Amino acid sequence: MENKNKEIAKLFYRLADALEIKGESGFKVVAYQKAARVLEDLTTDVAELVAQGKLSEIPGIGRGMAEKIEEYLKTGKMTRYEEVMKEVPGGLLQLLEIPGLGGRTIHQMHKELNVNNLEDLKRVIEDGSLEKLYGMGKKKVENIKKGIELFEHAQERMPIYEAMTIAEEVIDYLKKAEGISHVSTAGSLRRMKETIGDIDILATGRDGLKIIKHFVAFPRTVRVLAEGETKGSILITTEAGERQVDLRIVEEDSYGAALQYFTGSKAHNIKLRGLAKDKGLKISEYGVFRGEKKIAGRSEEEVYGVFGLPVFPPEMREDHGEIELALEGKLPVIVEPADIKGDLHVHSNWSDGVMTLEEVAEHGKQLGYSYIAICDHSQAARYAHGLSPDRLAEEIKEIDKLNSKLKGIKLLKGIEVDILGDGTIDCSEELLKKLDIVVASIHSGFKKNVTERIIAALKHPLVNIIGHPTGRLISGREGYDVDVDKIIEAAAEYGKILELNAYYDRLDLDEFNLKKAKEKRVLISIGTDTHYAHGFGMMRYGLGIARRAWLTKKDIINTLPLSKLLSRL
DNA sequence: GCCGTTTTCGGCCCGACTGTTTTCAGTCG
Repeated sequence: MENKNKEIAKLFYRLADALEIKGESGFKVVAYQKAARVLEDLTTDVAELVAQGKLSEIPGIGRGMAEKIEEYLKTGKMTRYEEVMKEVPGGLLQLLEIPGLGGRTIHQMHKELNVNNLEDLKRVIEDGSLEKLYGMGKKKVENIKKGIELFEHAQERMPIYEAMTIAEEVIDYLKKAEGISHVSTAGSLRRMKETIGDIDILATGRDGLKIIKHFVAFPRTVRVLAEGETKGSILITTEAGERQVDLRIVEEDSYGAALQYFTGSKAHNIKLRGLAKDKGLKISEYGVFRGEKKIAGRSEEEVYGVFGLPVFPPEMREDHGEIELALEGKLPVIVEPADIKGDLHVHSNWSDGVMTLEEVAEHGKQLGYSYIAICDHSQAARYAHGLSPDRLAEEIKEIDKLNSKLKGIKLLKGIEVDILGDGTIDCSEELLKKLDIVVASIHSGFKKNVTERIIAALKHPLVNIIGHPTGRLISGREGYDVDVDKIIEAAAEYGKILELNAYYDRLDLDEFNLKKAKEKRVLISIGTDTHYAHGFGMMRYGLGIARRAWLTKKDIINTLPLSKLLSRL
């Protein structure tokens, strides 16, 4: 079913870690990490590439990697991996996750003190033998102790919604600091990844020391990890636990270079640095330099401009071919917030939402939308006060009545209908025909013939859209037992639409599946699935993911004006 | 381990910070 790309990527990541501890060349380690990342991001099945003999055409995959991949696909084993794992116990690999500990130190501790796991490490700290190692000292051991503490309280990556909320709160607070001018998010948050590790913020100002001082005094700071002239790092308390926020301060004339640099991704930056090198230039967070002379740095326009490149949307900066395309002048123009004309998945208080129909319309108007699809649950969704046929008929009348009064916005008559266990739809054709839009979703039987059921729903002539097609929850639910590739193919065959559910914990389809859908020319609808007013704001996360998948205006149906949307449906 | 019409060998992004060092190594982002 699922292809083996991610599985092999994981092996390569572990191999990279193990080689690092073995003390192999850092370049080899990086090569494995790169190969792993490339595999993770690949939208085609590696097995397919092997079949076509195109595996080593992928940048980052050479002979060595190709052989290992082929061996694994053929035999389910990777000899090199198993050899290395024999030498490097799993307990040692784990130590790499301790901040401040790297391969070199772990290698040394293993060789000289026979440290094989976290317990051993704690022992050699306590008995003082670690401190006596060459190059060690009181402070280093103290640091490792702190690292262990952080590691043991380590947080998972946080959902983007949480990260954005914290970042905006901190940014508001920072703006009150004296002498601060620009402030921006950076890192994976600015690139709108679905989950975020640390929150990165960049600012400019004359007196770095003062700004950092203000920063670490943030009301919810529980621990200051670093406090310097250009850099501060704090742990703050949140409802979900402790989160790390990093702040960097740079001079005004380096703001663009720093923003570019700290936004990343790492892979994108490495490629850019390669271009600089070819031109005999040097690029850093302070600017672009020819020899000693700084030739750019004030803005991202300036920095990218040196290389004849446009300012890439942050979401595209992943080294997924964007730099090469831009050099050829072929960078696609991806969807923007202003392109979105409406929300295609909203619940009202007719089922399990809290807003009245009027309130939904009012909020939509404020957002500048020209339509909103009311998609309340069907009767099978009892837990969500799903609508009986009578209630649905009543809601349809109600919406018609309301629409005759509304100006500047229209509510679409819709439903989020359950796909039942046998693949049928939980609503009569007679009623479906009265609706403008039909979203069909799986809400029960997550392991029961899900692929077949969804395909049956796609075949149904009155179904327009499949809602949250994989059912995954980012905070911890695998999703249905579903073959997404088959769903995408079926959607293409029957000319149906797949949803990008913009609710931050769903973001379903995800960026990888969206790319596949786009390749098969399957149209996407973005809906927030909101049940309350605040949830309309989820659109920005859906858009972020759509942009990460390089979707353009044409790939998304809710960029269409009302009349065109209705005729497409 | 990957990569290349200047190279099939010798490079591989760059800088801050820290702590251990008499000039640099390790870690991080």
